[in-house]
Amino acid sequence: MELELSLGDSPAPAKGTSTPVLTPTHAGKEDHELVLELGVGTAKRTEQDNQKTPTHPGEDAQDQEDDGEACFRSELSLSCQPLPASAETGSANSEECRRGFEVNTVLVDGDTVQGRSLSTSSLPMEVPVRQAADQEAAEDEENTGVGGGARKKLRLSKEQSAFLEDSFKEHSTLTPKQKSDLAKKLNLRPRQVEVWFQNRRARTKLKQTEVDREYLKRCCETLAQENRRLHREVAELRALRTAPYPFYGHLPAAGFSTARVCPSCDDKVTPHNPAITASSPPVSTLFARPHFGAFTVHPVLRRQPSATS
DNA sequence: CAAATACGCGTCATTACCTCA
DNA sequence: AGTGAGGTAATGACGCGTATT
Repeated sequence: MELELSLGDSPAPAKGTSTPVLTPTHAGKEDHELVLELGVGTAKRTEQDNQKTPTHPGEDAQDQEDDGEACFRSELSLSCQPLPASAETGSANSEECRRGFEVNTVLVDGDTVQGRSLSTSSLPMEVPVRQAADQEAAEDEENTGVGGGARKKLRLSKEQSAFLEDSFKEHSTLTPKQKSDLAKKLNLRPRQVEVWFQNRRARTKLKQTEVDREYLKRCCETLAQENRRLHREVAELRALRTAPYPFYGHLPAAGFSTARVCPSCDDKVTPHNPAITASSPPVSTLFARPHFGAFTVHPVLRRQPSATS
């Protein structure tokens, strides 16, 4: 009868990552029935990540980190709270929607050009793109590293962001080919695509951190509550044990002697303890621990002879 | 085979710009 | 019109894995 919170390494060896992975390994029927394993490591690969082809060095390590997040996300959505399907995308998208089509407002040589949208027929989709002047200016800026002293803030169009978003859903990291393809489609520089994915991953991680924090907070509260309940139960059982022997004679016949059920697992043996039976689930359902058929004196109740005498 | 080096790519922290209330 | 907050593109530093010498 103890609260089990194991802090240890997960089975899958993590390579160069210390991302804490919280894995609810047992989801019970009620909210407070859970076992937490706080481990360091990563879980199995997701289907999505399996599609990735590590074509360049350093991708494997990144894959593992992403895998851990992806796995954790799915666990969270099942056991904790329904993650908004586009939690991390919602803000960006909604903001883009609010802005409408004026997101391409850019400054060219000090002049403001409103909502400049140029459709390129060669693109697979109608993606408003920047004019070549903007690109050239940006490239000049990049090449020279000067750009008139201050770097310009280039706002991606709604369509460009949406396309990048879709691509991010397919793969959160880019191969060089994917990067160049995306850059061509969106008429952006590969560096811009790369930066967008970097920032996108950072935003995802930030959101995930917030979700994790909330989840852990709720878990902590639940465990604290359960811990208090278990302490009360221990006290009740200790009181039972110290009661005079004839007390057991009042127990139902099917309670101790015949059915040989652990008092912790059967409400019938604790009729005098409404605090235990009223709102508490059977202890056996709290944790997925081995349960022996034959009733034995619970370790908690077994008083150590040397300790008392 | 081991060490040194270069390169590419990732994360992370931060800056700078833009938009909006 | 001015301003502060929030979002986000962009930058630089640094670490890690791999290939090459």
